[in-house]
Amino acid sequence: MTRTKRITIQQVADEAGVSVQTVSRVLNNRSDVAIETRKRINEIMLELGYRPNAMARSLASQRTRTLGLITEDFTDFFFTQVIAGAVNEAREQGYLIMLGSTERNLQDEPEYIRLLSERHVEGFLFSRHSTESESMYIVDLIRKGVPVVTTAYHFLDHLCTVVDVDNYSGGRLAAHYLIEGGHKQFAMICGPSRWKAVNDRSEGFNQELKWKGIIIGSEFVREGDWSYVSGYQAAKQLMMEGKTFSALFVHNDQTAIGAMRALSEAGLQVPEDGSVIGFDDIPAAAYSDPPLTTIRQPMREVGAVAARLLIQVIEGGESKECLDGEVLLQPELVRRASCMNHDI
Amino acid sequence: MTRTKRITIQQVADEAGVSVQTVSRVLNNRSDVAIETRKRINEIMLELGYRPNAMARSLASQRTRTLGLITEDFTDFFFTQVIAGAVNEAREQGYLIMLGSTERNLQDEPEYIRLLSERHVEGFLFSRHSTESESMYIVDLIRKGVPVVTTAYHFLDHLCTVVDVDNYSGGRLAAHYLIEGGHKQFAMICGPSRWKAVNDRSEGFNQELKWKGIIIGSEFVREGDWSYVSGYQAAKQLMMEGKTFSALFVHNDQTAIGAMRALSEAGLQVPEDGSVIGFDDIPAAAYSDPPLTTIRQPMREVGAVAARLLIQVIEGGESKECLDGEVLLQPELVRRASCMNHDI
DNA sequence: GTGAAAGCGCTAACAT
DNA sequence: ATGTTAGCGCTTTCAC
Repeated sequence: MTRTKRITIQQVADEAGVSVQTVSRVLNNRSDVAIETRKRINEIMLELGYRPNAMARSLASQRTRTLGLITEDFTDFFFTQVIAGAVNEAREQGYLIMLGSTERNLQDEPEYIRLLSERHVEGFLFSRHSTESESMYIVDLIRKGVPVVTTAYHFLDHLCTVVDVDNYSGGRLAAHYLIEGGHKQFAMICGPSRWKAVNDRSEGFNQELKWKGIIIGSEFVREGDWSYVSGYQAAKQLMMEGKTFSALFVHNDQTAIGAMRALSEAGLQVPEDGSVIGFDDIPAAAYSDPPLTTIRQPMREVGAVAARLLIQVIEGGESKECLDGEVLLQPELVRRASCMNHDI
Repeated sequence: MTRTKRITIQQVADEAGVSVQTVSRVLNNRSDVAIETRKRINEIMLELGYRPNAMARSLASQRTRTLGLITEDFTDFFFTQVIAGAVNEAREQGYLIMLGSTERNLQDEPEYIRLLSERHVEGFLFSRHSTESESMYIVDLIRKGVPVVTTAYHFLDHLCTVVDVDNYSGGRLAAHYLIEGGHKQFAMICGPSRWKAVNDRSEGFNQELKWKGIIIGSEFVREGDWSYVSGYQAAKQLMMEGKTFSALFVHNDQTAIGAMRALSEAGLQVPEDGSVIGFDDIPAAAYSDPPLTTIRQPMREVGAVAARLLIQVIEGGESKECLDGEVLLQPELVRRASCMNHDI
């Protein structure tokens, strides 16, 4: 590799006939530099093509303007969008993101934390779901006073800021829309019950129905595993057992598409014979057959807000209301063809 | 933020009663340290919870073990998988990746290059498609001798290593499978013609047919824009114009699913009345109706190989055969239900 | 408004 | 096998 010698602050200083210090002041936009000196130095920097060395700056200033983001799964649309949102937001605030992933093995987590810590990232973003037990590595980090924000990963004792979608509200949204559509008989296929998101979605859905005096029996509720196949099977089973319903709420789109498939194979038309509403708004939801009505999760927004809060903590030193807070972003109903409105 | 004072190499040295240098040697796994001394130092490091400061090391050694990866679009499954592959591979080789994105605006490219350069990434990975004109910023980088590898982004004069899927071979694979299935009448919906990948896929497809004495007229070829809708429309048009075909090759899955929709709306059964084969193997391909037979692109592998080559260039200083090479990874046929084999 | 001195935590090059 | 001496390129602190 050609190791082209870069221009240093010293050379700029020499060229400008000032001290290194003055150049540094210009670099950091300090006010105490004569406007004329500043101008001259800026010109020389441009002329020489000077590029500050971030490592040297970091070493002296103890700031890296770099964030560590550790994600759980690149295959999941949710996570990739969170990353996208975080990268863009960080960039706008002058930060860069170093990426880690624990998708192969959760054991990679401490290793990535170590690697990123050594590189002195100023804070950590953990993008994962609330399912397995709490990571002691993350807890350690927080205890040490390292700024940490998670997305969708809740700690029991609100140890750190978490940004998430308001799943309860999403469940209510789904129920509300279906009730509005004139439906009376409901069924639900949820995700694995150990997920917090699943409980929240169910609770919201049930609560909204309850307010209308509707209670769905547990025989109308099935548990899937987020997969297409599990939706297909759950719907099939529901039909085999003769459970009739006019509206089906499914906890994610992939599963919902599987369920629609089962309905259509059974000779039922969606939405005429049964409305289906999903959750997520993955790309495929727009071109399933029929296109899926769903509760859209603002995933990029989640990533962006997480990055923003993290930076706030880093720079503010403390931001009371958000340090141990929970920020819930509102999901949104996306109307497509898979739901029938009986009142229209 | 609590700025906990970290243990430095000096403290370890003091504790061990040796010089800083010796500790540094242990840190860098140099051979010239007494096995006993090494052991003692390692113990003390552990005891003290010593973590080397990567910035200081970088400043002194001129090495950051960090790569810059600039991607074009986080919404595209292809790119996210490339990132996943690159991150994992880099990690295995002891490198970390800093992420940039030009998805909002291509003008962000020079800015990210600047930011990453300042942080002294040792090489750049550009993940994007070959469509718009060549980026002068990337060319500049290469000219300066900075290690650069791209995925799917080809320079006319082979300026740098590019890792891509063998699209020509993918086209042939599709044709071969359809011919094998006994098909005689073919149609194709391709992507935008300015894309290199599109030309390669078409060429491979046509060539394979030609070898069997088959030539498809241009009236059986439509151009889509990768979208679901464009596939739907193209297929619809094909049928309206009375073009009959028993096998349809579509340049990506999303478009293929749109085309299948059009066929089914026209009362045609896939695959009985017409086989459809896509390209990509996006998640939705597995649960389209019917599940889509497709040419799978090894996207993670592309990312991994790109990272590996980049690191090779960085560390080797030169690796003749790959410095300006083109590495083509073989796609793979994924058989699902959307294709009919007439010979069985 | 500007400069000099010191040092951030480490490695390189040379000594011993 | 280990220590000494110089930096890496910048910022900080304090002096003028």
